[in-house]
Amino acid sequence: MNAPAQLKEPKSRPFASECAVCLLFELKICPAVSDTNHHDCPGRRLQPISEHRIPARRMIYRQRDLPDEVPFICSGWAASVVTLLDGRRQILAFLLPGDIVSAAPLFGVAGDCSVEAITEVQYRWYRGIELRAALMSNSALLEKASRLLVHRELRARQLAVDLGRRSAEERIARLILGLRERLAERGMARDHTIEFPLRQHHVADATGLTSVHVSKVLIDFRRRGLIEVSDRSLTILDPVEFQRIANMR
Amino acid sequence: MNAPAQLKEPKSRPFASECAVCLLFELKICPAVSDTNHHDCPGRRLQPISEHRIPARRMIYRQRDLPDEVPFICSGWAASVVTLLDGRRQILAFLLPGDIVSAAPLFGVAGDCSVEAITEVQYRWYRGIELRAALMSNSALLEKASRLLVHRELRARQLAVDLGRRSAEERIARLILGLRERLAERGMARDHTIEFPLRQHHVADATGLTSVHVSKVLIDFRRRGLIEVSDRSLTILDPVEFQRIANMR
DNA sequence: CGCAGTTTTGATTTCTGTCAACGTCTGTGG
DNA sequence: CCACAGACGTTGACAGAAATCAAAACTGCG
Repeated sequence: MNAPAQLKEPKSRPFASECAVCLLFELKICPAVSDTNHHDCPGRRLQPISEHRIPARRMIYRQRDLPDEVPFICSGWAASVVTLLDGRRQILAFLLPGDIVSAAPLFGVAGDCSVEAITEVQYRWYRGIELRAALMSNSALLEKASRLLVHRELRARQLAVDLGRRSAEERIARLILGLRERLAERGMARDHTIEFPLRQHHVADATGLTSVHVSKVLIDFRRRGLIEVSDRSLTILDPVEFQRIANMR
Repeated sequence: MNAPAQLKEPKSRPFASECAVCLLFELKICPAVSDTNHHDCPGRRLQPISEHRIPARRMIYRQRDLPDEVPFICSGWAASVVTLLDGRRQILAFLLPGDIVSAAPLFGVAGDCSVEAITEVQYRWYRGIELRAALMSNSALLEKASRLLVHRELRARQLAVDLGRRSAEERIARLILGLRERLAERGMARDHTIEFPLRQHHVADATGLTSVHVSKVLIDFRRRGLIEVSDRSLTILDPVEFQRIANMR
């Protein structure tokens, strides 16, 4: 809906729109970081239905919206979140640039979680059927897509283990380390500092805690010299100890 | 390894071996419940590598075992469980007859959880590559497999929401209702009573609680006339109220 | 400047875990 | 047939982690 021109300005984020056009970043078809043979990518034929740019804290879509279209993050951070009747919220995943929001609509499955922007977000809608057709047409793509699905399941399971069996400290440390890893995959992390646009209530919703308690744990992390947070960026000061906290107890 | 003859005896369980041979029950290729056109099933060509029968409480395989072979439950209940270094355990799913244990080896992904028998279990190993090849060869199968993968992810996410944001009562009630639903899909539930071979520590490991606390909650459920457990079977006495507890608060 | 959204703080409560003991049940083997 | 061991379930006293509540301080932004 927005003019494509609007999407052109890079806004100081690394690679954004290009990789999304090129089918799926997560499928690693287009190695978006290194812009090599970008134009051979089979996904390039796919045209998005529409393009949007929305400010932070806005909803990209709601639980039970449009079953057949697939939103795709071009730049910014978003979260896919489930909200219970009484307002309790659980964030199931943070969506980074290049992430497909949900695989469910691709196969006509309900999905049932909403997506909210954390920072300003650029995203595009694709038609599920077209995406699926593109996948099915190419067996290498398909292979990667399946692997991607399996990985998504594994990440969801890992989250379940964390929520079921780990302490607040462990959960928060693991969240941070997990984000760092994912950002590093995208070339968005320098050594031990990462962009960190999350509010404490995001951390709380992702770890199954309250923001009050998240605050206390983070303060304690800082007091112990483990991490440092300033100006929407986070650096891990004591990687060894932090890793230790994250893995066990 | 066991003689196939051993698998023949039905052991008073509904449909067991046949549906497993016939590729994947979960793929719904063979409507195993109603034995219609059983022999047209494209999976019938697949031969298992080996067949086993093991008693309750034994391990089917360990975290980090055989990456390329896929175990497949023919009869009995099993659980896929993650164990942390210090012994904390989280059950990620209960595996019912016809369940593929993990999709991960199908695509060469690690997987990283073990599988334990809850009741006596019959299972078969299949070669991951063959299964995958069979899937890829048939686009209808493939379609269903993908849908299955998506569903698995959704169930894992649902579990994460439960563990992150719901009380002990809710979690336990939801576990029971979830099992009833899955059993019903397989024709293994009459109205409101189901086979329930789980020990309280299984419930605990699946809900992220301790078995002591599970005991207390279950006692309370019984005291309130919500459920009744006897002789490895469970009946929901007050479905309406039980549902209410499970869904919200 | 003022306001809305955050973060921090401290007091208090609630839920769930921990520990330890005991009773039951089942299957096993003498 | 009995004794025994191991797994399981129940109980109660207590501890600890995290939630809840409420208020205050901070931040950024229009």
